[in-house]
Amino acid sequence: MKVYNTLSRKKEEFVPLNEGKVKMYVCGPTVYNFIHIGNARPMIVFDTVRRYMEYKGYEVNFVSNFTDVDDKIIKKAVEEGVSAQEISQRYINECKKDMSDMNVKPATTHPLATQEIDGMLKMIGSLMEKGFAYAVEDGTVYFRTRKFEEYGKLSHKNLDDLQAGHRSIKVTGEDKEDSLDFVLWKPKKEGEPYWESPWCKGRPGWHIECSVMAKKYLGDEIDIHAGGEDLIFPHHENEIAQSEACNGKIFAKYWLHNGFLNIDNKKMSKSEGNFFTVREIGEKYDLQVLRFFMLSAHYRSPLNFSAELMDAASSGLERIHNAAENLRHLSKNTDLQSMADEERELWKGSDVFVEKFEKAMDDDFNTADAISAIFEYVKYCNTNVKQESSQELLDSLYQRMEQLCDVLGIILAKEEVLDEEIERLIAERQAARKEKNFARADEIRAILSDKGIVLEDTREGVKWKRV
RNA sequence: GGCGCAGUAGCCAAGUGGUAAGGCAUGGGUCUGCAACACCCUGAUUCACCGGUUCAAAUCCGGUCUGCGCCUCCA
Repeated sequence: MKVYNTLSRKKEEFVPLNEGKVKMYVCGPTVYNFIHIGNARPMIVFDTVRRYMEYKGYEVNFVSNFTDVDDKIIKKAVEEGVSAQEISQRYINECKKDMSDMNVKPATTHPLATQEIDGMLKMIGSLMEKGFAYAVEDGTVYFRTRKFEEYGKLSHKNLDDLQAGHRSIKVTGEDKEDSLDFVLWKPKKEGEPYWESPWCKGRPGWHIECSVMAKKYLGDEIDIHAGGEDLIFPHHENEIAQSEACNGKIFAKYWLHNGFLNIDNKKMSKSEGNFFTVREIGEKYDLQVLRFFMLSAHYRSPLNFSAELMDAASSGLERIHNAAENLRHLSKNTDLQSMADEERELWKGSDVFVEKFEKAMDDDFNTADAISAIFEYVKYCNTNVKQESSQELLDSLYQRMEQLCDVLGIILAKEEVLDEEIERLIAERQAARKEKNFARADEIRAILSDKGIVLEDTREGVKWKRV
């Protein structure tokens, strides 16, 4: 399996620190509002990475934090006249609901920044002892960036260029030793939540949170650290500086970053008016469609979002669902149990699609190519399966489809129980059709359509599905 | 200014040296009471442009154009 490592800017063979195990940390959202569809991309993409790792037999320890103390949360709390904790807890719950609707698995651990203050104080203290941090008069603690010689190795930045850039836009932090230095701990302002520390009553800087949570739940050395590409600098660069300066070990072996989601080829932003929450999209589409859409491009490429593209994704996903439904339907109605000899050949013939799927995923999680393998598999099933197929073949093909789709987090609709009313109407319609009373047949179809039930008359009988 | 990404059919998108996957949409057909599903056929002499390397390039090198991102605690 090869993964693209931002650190080396190359695809590298994936070799875990401990055989059979993967330690993975993904930077989570700041919870001050509903998550937007840009937040959804890393969630979906790295959930898929995790699922594929698990498919390959790795035991994955997946940690993703919630940043629950931050200027924006405090601002929102002040606006509503409630506590910051109330805001963060509310949006953590909403975020978890969205994740569930997108079929993103819960992390092994979802740590909260506010629950990890002790660890942060400890790490900051350790950095001070080692000379990597210093406190100034008002109690702010800074990281001494230039002392960490490898600073810039992830974003491949030259410190002097950075310095030049900073000088021209420098507005605050005049008390820093160097404009590159960043905050580890900052004093509270009036009315803000705070914690006691040796330097001042205050709260942690953003970067220290992730370093500490990764260390606590995964250890000093982890396999994969992931997030949006905008986090490369400064967030991840700073995490490396903090963790490696403190622990004296390489922090993360592989750094994975997803590309941005654009709306109409522009960056999504509230001021542009092209801002969508996952919740809003969920009102128009099943979030499975959003997931399928996001996986239709490579995770490192920029991805454009539009209603047309979502509709196209929806049609494509439906094709897969139809094929699955067809297999289920045939299996339920067939009289034949075991595979015949020619069916064994057919079954064996479907191995190539699994191989293609795995090859694509092994190549830096090429989900677009993996999806094409699923489509080819779908066609193979549609073409080769018939009413006289055995249950064993049908079920085998179905399970294989389910297995591949599960890696991508695509759920093939479960068998649902028919209401007796619906069943009765379908039977009545069948009788009407037999008598060539098509007016009544169409009427019944319209009635069911209003209830969200779509009927399809096929050679193999009447199929129905909820839409 | 520094660093980086991208440009493949109407749309989306794989393919990174061996002669252009897949999906959506379109049009035609089979099936069908109709519809839907499914299946068959329909598509790039060509991969932004110009040079170069090579027996061979969408793929490698140089240049040009266009779009975009980061360098601001924005995923």
